[in-house]
Formats: sequence, structure tokens, C-alpha cells
Amino acid sequence: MNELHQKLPLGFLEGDDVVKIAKALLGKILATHIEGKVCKGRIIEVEAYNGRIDKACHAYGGRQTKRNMPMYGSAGTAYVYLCYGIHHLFNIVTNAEGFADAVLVRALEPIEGQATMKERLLSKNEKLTNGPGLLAKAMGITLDMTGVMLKGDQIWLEEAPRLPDSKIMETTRIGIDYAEEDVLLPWRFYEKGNDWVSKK
DNA sequence: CGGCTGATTCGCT
DNA sequence: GCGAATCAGCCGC
Repeated sequence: MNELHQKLPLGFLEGDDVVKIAKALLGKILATHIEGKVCKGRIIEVEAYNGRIDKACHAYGGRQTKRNMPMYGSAGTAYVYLCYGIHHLFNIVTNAEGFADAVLVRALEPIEGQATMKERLLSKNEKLTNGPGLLAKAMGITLDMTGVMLKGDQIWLEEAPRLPDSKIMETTRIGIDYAEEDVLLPWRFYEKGNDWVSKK
């Protein structure tokens, strides 16, 4: 097996600095094997959410709901939730059990299974994975996958060289206007010049 | 091509 | 009841 396609050890996600982990995840590969179909994409856009200090985080202030419980799980847990009543958004939980940090995967560069993605999306345009709602649908990620570990046969991460800092763009997160001053945190990261970034 | 809006369900007031 | 870590379709320029 090609060394680039080894599974990413979940220890990669155990640190207590979710911002650092979010940046390090850029370039890594997200893979799913659902209903007999394999899909893969390079992670090229992410956002960091910190449960203790970040008003944009669903678990800010120690809030616990049925929806956000997976965020308190151990590093490498998937957190999938329904946004705007329609879209599934996929997060990678980081840090130790009991700490509700997570990285929202906002965009992928497709590298395998594009035909399957197109079937799932029933979309007329060329967008497959240029946004968190789209990529979850394209990859076959659904609500019942919240709480599963990213190490099984269904969904996992693969190793890949990390992006040099010179290729990483840092900016503010999207769609969190309710988060008061934390709107300004530069916790969205994407690969400069990549056409699959969700917004320009 | 930019801006506005409906979709649709969960969580909190 | 209202707003939400979004997207596609429609309208007007």
C-alpha cells in the first residue's frame, strides 16, 4: 500500500490546541465507504471550534444537548448535525474526552468517487464538495454517523504531507454572526488558490 | 453575476 | 416562536 494512503492515527487529534490541529488537517484525506461506494477527498478548508472559550461553538459554556454530546467524546469522534433543518455538517472531534473541541470540515478536493458524489447530489452544476453541506451529502455522511470513530471501515482519515504555512490562508469563520466578539477569531483555514474552497 | 429568499428541524426562550 | 457552523433557485441588472 502506498504510504500516502495509510490511515491517520487518531493520536494526531488528541492535542489541546484545536486551532493548530485544524491547520494540520489541511491536505489530509477524508474517506468514506458507504453503501458499497468509496469516496475520497483532500481536506482543503476547515474551521476550529473551541468548547471552552468560543461563543460560536455548540458546546460553549459546557452546554450539553443530545445533539452535541459527541463533541465531548474522545479525539477522532465524528460530530454530524443538522444545520438549517436541511444540511448535514461534518466535524472531527479533537482533544481529550470531556473537552468539546472540534474541527468543521468545510471543503474537499475530490480525488476518488466523483461519479458517486454526483449521483448523491443530483446537482446540475459542477460543485461537489465546495461547502460543508455539499461535501457531507456527496460523501454519503448522514446524521446516524454522529458519534462514530474515524477509524473504521465506514469513515476514516488518511495520511498526507502537511501544507506549508505559505499555502495556508487564515481568515474569519462563516455563518456565526451570533458569536459576538468571537466572530473575529481567525479560525478558518484554507489552501490558497484551491478552486474547491467554499467561498472566494 | 450579485442579492434575496424558501426549505425544514432542532435547541433554546 | 425564532434563529441556525447552508444551498439552490429566482429575480433584476
